[in-house]
Amino acid sequence: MTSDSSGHTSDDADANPLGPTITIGELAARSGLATSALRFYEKEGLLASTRTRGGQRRYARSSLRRVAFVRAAQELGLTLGEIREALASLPDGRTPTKHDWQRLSRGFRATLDARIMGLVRLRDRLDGCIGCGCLSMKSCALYNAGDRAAKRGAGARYLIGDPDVG
Amino acid sequence: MTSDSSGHTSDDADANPLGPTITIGELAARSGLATSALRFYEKEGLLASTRTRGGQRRYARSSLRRVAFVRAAQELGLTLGEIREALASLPDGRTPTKHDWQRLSRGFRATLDARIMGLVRLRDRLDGCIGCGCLSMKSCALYNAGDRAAKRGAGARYLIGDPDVG
DNA sequence: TCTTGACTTGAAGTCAACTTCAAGTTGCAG
DNA sequence: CTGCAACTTGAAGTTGACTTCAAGTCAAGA
Repeated sequence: MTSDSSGHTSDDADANPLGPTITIGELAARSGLATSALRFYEKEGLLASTRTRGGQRRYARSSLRRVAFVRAAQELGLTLGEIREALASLPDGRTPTKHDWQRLSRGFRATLDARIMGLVRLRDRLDGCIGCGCLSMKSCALYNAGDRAAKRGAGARYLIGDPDVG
Repeated sequence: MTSDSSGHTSDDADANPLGPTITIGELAARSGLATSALRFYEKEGLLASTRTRGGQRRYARSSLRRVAFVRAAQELGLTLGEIREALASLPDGRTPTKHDWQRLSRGFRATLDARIMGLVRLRDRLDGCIGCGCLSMKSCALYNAGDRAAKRGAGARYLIGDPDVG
């Protein structure tokens, strides 16, 4: 995300083609993350910065949005690797536009929907569970926790296979 | 990942006041967890077992439910420490009853509800975001990601503070 | 009894996502 | 120009949740 075509001038202080920039400390304060986390994200390829002549990082203001996306996606349970992949759909050489973010948001929303639906299903099953005392129901909330077992191994593993178990 | 096939339910070695028991291998197969994970849970106080004369673990069938609860709670984002605390409300000396599990389920459901509501709120904000292009909205989905920032530090941190940022 | 797969232990290793540290440099206010 | 907070780096440490390993023991079918 470097180099904008429009040569924004600048006096010495902000001699940056991206326009006004912020320091890592300010980005940290505004995003609620530690500076160490931001440096870590940079090392991991989630975030980019330009440097001053002295070597200090300077971030475009759009980095705030980027960081915000990372945090929101993490809340959803995505790993940094997955988030990096998602962010890869943003343009590399220019500041992301409205449409770039819209595209990303839509994909994000799909993941969100899936996550919500999973939890709602779990809740529904738990409801049945409470109703029946959870001890003899074939469709107990805990009967088949699905997702993780599925990810981990073979087909449907049953977490609780025996009715009237105690 | 999971060690191989059927551990046997022990038949005869069941001079056990808790009734029929299963081996760690069987518990693993049925729960979708590795035996190492089950041993780890035991070390962490989340799970208990009796032992055969030879020192092998034997689990009551109710352990299946317990393990299932652990997994479901983890899905929700609880740490093992928090889960251990929740499980502490189950009786120590006897097999949990229907009512024991009902009580636990209700608390669990509250957490589930909270989590779902949080995600739904995030989704709503994201909707607004997509509608407006996410570039000048004060109530952008990413504008204030709330939870984590709140946990981490002072009051409301704004993740994206500047409209028309890019 | 023999065999073989399942089991035992404690210690060490792994992975993600950071944080902490040490020692030195930069940049801005005064 | 000085002072000092904020910045730089790479390496090592931390936490949570396990997994892997080595070296041996147990249990159940033939």
